[in-house]
Amino acid sequence: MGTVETTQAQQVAQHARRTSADVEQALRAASLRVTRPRIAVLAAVYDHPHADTDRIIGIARANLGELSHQAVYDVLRALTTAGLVRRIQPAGSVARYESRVADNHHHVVCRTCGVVADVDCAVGTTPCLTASDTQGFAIDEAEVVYWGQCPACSLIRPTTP
Amino acid sequence: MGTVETTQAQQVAQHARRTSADVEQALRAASLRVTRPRIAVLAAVYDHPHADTDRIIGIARANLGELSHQAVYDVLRALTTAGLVRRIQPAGSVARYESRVADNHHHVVCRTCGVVADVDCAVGTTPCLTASDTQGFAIDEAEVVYWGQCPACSLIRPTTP
DNA sequence: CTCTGGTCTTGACTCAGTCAAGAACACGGG
DNA sequence: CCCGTGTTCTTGACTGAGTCAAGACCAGAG
Repeated sequence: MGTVETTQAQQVAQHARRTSADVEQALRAASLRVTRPRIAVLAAVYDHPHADTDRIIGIARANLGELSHQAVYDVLRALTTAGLVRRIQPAGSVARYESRVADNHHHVVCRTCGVVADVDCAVGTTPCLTASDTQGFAIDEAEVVYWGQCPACSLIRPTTP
Repeated sequence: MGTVETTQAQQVAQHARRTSADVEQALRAASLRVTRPRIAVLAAVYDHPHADTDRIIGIARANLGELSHQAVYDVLRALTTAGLVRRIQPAGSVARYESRVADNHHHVVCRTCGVVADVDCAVGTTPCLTASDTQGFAIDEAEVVYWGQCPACSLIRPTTP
């Protein structure tokens, strides 16, 4: 009995420790100080891609207890600057965050409910980065947002009325 | 002398009248009531592409005198819904409006100063609208935003430091 | 262990945009 | 030409995401 309980507890602890360790390692690799708010916020972004700031605050607080919204804003900015997370903000939406940063993927946004999904690039890793006339701008990124309706909203209000 | 002055005045008047008439016609064609605020706001968007709401308020007031900001917000929404103007909102920016709606062009945004410029589509009229896996979404538009630095900001802080 | 500078808490604040109620006005019908 | 009606504009309060600033706190170097 005691053995079983211990084993379960260890599994939980190991899982928590391993996840936490991953997050910790990511922070250290980015030369960021490892703090409890940072671990909680980064873990929240890992586990809930496309969550907005408010939801991240909620998730982080659920794991941590007290946590100021300002800390979350600060942490998200630090993580974004360090390249650990990516901030996306479709028109008319609040900021959302995701941890897929290595690949160049894009997003579909539902016009009705606002849900965001990932879309892999149609052509190679940096698609559409060839604008015809760049007006003298030095372009470093091409961001593609597809607008439409998600499957659920399509059922309620079809695209071809 | 009188003749010349009259001619110049007429040119100015004709220019003003013709522009106003164009705007009026566009409103009627869209089945929108023709009001002075609408004329002023639509003319402002025609003359100042990519202007934000605050600037549009200023331009419209310069032509009209008093005008509530709420009226401008209402008008811009009506014009956008009617398809007379297009609303763009790059991440971290306030809403901007432009009157190029017929063609499918895109935008370059300067990361430093936020200025927006038009970029014609690299491939055809609806480029990049072929996502590889659309996740079941019914996609109706592909929006492309190029991020980089405008010529002026490139001089101050070059892209390759 | 101690020190230092980066990080978090607290609380006030900004600013774009919205909501709501009533006055003003465009425009179709008499 | 004028009147009625339903839309549009004015006024003023409000919301909500995000920022600013000062001081307490704490991670990590030495």
